[in-house]
Amino acid sequence: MFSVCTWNVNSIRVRLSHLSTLCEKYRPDLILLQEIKCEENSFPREFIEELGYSSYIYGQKSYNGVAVLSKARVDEYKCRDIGNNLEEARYIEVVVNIDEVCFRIASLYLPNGSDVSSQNFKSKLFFLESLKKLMIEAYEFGDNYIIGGDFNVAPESIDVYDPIGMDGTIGFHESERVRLKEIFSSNYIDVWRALNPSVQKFTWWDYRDRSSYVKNLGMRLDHICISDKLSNIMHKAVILDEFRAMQRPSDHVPLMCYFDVSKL
DNA sequence: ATGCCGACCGCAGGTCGA
Repeated sequence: MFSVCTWNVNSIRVRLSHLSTLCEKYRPDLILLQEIKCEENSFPREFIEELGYSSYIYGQKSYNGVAVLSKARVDEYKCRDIGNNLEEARYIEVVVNIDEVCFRIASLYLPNGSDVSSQNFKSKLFFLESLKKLMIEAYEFGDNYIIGGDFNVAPESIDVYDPIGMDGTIGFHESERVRLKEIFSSNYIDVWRALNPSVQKFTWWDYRDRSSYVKNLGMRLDHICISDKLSNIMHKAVILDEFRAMQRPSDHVPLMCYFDVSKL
């Protein structure tokens, strides 16, 4: 059994104590981080080494930034620029060998899109289309592909607290939902939803409304997606919403999926 | 309520997130 956790930390340097808690309590084999908000030279690599993980980083000052932390040996890693968001650090992938099986595992931070009437929203849609192409290529190449991250899109009505009121707003606009669901239907599986059909759970709650978390006014924006060739290895998926109730939390919580390689 | 909070940079308050 191995586990993959994805988490938009909203600054790695202010979330180190929470990261320690995650590592000590849940021991994920791989951690996919988004919004680390620092360059590689200010990334807390030694701190993370002491937790038992090697770090692979696509850093950026102030904004964005993604990383993969791994307990398993990483054979190679690659940073990519997707869509027309060039020089924004939003995608990194590693190749790891788990129980003699090779996996390609990516951490993704998809643009939020600002406002549906903005150019940023058009870029977000183009990013989703470019990502779909990349994932179809990976599928056709036969990779054991796992991609996790902050997709900044809630796919279905059950994935937001007010589907009627939020219809057409950022993160829940028909254009982005259609494109995300095209990815899921291109031989990929939204692991949490596949294992928890008809359960309503969120991974993000707005900072700007102090009561959003206690009233559970959230969205499910963070996803772990796998090639359908891997469907047999899905074991369990949990959203660790306790992390939103801690002191000085990220606005996102970790999503953790467990995979059983022996079922492959 | 084009705001609420939190992080960024950098030293005040603008910018961004979703």
